[in-house]
Amino acid sequence: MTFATAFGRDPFRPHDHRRCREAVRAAVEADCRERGLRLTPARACVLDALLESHRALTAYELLDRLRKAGLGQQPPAAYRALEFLVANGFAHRIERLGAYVACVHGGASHCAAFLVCRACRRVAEAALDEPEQALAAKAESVGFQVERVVVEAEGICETCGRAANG
Amino acid sequence: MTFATAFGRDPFRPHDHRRCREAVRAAVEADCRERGLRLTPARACVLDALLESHRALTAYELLDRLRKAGLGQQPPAAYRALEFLVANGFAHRIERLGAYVACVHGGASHCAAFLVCRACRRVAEAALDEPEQALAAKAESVGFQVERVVVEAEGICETCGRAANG
DNA sequence: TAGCAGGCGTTATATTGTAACAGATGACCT
DNA sequence: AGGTCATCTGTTACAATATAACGCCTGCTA
Ligand SMILES: [Zn+2]
Ligand SMILES: [Zn+2]
Ligand SMILES: [Zn+2]
Ligand SMILES: [Zn+2]
Repeated sequence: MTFATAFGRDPFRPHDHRRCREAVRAAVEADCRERGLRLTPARACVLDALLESHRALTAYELLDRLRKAGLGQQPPAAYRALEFLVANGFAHRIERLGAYVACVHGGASHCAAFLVCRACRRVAEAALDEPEQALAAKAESVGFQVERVVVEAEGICETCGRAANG
Repeated sequence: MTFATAFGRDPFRPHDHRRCREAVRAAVEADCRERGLRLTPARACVLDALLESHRALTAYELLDRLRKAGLGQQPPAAYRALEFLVANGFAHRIERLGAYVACVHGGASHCAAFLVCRACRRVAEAALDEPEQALAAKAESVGFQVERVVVEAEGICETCGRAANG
């Protein structure tokens, strides 16, 4: 398990984010073609907004983007695009923030752990294997059927820590 | 790690919940005396409401209790009581639900994992040790300072599963 | 051409949570 | 006793997040 972008960069440190953006965007387009999903203008606009940085954005921040692009005016426009992106594994909802990030792992839906900086709201994502399994095993031994696991570590990223401590 | 009440009962199955309630309530009272905390009528009312079952209750459901008890009329009354209970480790917020449960482990603040039934909203809590540590270790190797870890497994409890599947 | 499903526009409303200020209470000191 | 301070509470007003419901349009297909 590592907290990194699709290319092994630490999303909390400066990096060539254009590569993140373009790689994920291309992977999503390919996946949609393959699976017969429609990446409509509104959905693409929301995805692009999420891909501008590793910051989590709220539905209303995304709605602003839709408005500016002339692709939607009301909350349901944003929530519908998000529903599509989350359902298909292209974005994740950060429960702790009530906000959304693009998935850097592309493709099928999966279980992830997040580091969430409470100062800058940037998010790092790690694919999750064993924590989920240990939990699910314990749970199912009690008859509980696990459908989804949320793992979010809230704290302070290195950049914000430096800024605060001088 | 086990998902159980303070007495080893599975909170998703029928059990003598009066023992849960009374034991936790007594533990909280003792802890408040020890630490010089004030379990005021409004705070006790909210705690008692949470202790009526293992279901997560929203702030507004708790506000109803305060209203019926004549201990508060407006949202801040509920949120203030919850802030006290959560800050002192007597209750937990379930991020996935925007709702609150009483802590069955009593005492000092700690990190927990939850099983959350999306049908009945009952919640089981397990004290968390190694998952938190693996995550925190990885995170801190990247310079990320973890302050709090949220682990919530959403799914269907045995009782609700039986009800659905016949 | 008729029907159907998916996507979207729009209105209205529900749900969850806070900011800000003022009044009350009780502990503690002089 | 009177002053002072911190904490707790009451109240108004509002912010932020999310959904229900209805109807239109478009593209596909039977
Ligand atoms: Zn990047
Ligand atoms: Zn940061
Ligand atoms: Zn119980
Ligand atoms: Zn259940």
